[in-house]
Amino acid sequence: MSTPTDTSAPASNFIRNQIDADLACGKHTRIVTRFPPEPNGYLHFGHTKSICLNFGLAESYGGDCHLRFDDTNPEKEAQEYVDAIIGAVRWLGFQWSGEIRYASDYFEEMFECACALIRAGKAYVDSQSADEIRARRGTLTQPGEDSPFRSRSAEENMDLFLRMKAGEFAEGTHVLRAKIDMQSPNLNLRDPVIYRIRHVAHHRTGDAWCIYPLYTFAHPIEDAIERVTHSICTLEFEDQRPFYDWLLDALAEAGRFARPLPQQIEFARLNLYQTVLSKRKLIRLVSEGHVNGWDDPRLPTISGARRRGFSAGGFRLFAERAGVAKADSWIDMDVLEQAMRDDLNEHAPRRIAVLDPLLLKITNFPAGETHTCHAPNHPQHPEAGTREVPFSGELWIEREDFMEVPSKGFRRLYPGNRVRLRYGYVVECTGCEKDADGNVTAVLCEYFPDSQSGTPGADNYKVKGNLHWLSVAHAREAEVRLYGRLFVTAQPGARREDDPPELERDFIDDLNPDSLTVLHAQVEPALAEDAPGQTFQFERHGYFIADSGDSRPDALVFNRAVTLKSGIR
RNA sequence: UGGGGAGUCGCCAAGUUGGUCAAGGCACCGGAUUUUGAUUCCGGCAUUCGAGGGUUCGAAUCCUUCCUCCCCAGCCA
Repeated sequence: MSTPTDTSAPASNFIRNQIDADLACGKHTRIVTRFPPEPNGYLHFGHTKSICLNFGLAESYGGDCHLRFDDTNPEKEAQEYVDAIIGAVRWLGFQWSGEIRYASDYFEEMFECACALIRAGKAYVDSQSADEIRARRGTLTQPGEDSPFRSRSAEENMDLFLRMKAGEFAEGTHVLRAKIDMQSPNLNLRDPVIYRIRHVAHHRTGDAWCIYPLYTFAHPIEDAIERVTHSICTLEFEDQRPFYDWLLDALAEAGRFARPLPQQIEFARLNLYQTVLSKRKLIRLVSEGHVNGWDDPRLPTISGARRRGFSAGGFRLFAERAGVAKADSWIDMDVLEQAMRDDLNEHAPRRIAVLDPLLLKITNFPAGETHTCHAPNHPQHPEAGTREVPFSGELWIEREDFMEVPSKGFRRLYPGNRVRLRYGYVVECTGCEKDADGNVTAVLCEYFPDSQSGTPGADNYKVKGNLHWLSVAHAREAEVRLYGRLFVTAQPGARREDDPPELERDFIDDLNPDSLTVLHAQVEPALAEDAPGQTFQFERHGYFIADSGDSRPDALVFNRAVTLKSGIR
């Protein structure tokens, strides 16, 4: 069994074209990419695109992909997040090259780079307040003006920077800035701040530092240290690229890094309808208690997806289908779910579960007898084997599979009609029993002893309907959680014709209160022995994962992954 | 408004040295198989590339004007 793929060769995209060119002209002989999350939250569906891209590129080009934590802002980061991120990347099935890297391991080297910049007259200590710096930065249309501290000598700058590092100054009193051009039309080149004072402990370096580099400055250096060849990031960093190149070039000139230098390439981030992929919003959903933690299956987090039954292969397939480009795009959640269906269809063993049981009595079945039926674990893969399913005179069938008065096109059970009880016998409906209120309490039918599946007689019966069923005496009750989508509409801000007008509405207003349904269903006895965490296809219902989380030891809990394509019409 | 990006089928997305190049996937619509109304399997699905001009024997690919959308004024990443 293999994961379905759309093409045998990876789809061409502008990043691959760039890599091909770099390889062809001899700039590089082996590529190095990296996935550099900041450990300030859990990974979500959006990150899977970047992960599949970076690790996927390294895989297909026979290069390396590093896992690096961009932990330069101690105020927001925590070990809990690095652990969760490592788990998510592993779960997606990727292996990073070498050890896990941390930006914080490079603090000393970054500090030296800053000193080199100061010596070269390309950085200075600014003693303005944050407000003053902002005021002099100018606007989109007006150029900025130089800081009064811009012309300090290299000696003075070095002295001040060393004292910043030594902890002599309070937060906010001084910063180190790159000296570029306050008139630049690109705001990022108007002397960007590259070091700030923060008297807070870092989750890894503790109190060793009280000055921390900013992303702008740190990231290019991290890439250069690791000899990354292609530094792939999202579109919003496009304006940052001139600084990325300016910095590395300056450092290369100072003899700190050898060429060829890493190259930043930007791509459009993933946008999904009907969910929210904003770390800020996800934090609210968790902290305000709208969901049960970061791994709530309704959340678009990787840990949530895992509990919901989504598969790593499904994510990879989705990433392949979604493609990579620079155009902003919005993809419907259906596309992700279809990818999950396609992957799960290939791998998930089939099982029977009756979600809404209705009693079926076979009036001519020998009382007390049990027959054994054999059901394949996967119709397309006989090598997956079969399992035994006990058959008796009292069965559970799906309530929706019986209609006293059939609607047009209904091909299941109704008085006078014959259907096959899948893997078992053909039965003909003879009537039903009702309670005082007229509700159907049982369906009556007769079976044909020579119609058992797998026997020669089976071929004599042609029926249109095929029902799944469970023997009442053998079935096991299980709790089943049906997870719907957390959001009923597309996320606010998404542009699509049928979206409601963008109002001053909180995205929380879009929460779907019916996104979780818990019901008690009947499942195959064999399921009890199956391992938690395994995803099954409940025939005609969709894909479910046996919950490994908070289920009580005496109960089986299944979470819904995705539904099958369509049900009864 | 300054700068940086992007606009190819309902949704993604190839194509960017101009010439049977308008790939492919998803969705959708037919039809065939089918002991899951699932799967699988065949077949269909842009005279057109944001709009208008222009260059050319010939343009999605070159020039030009215009329109729309996204990003940037954190001592966040």
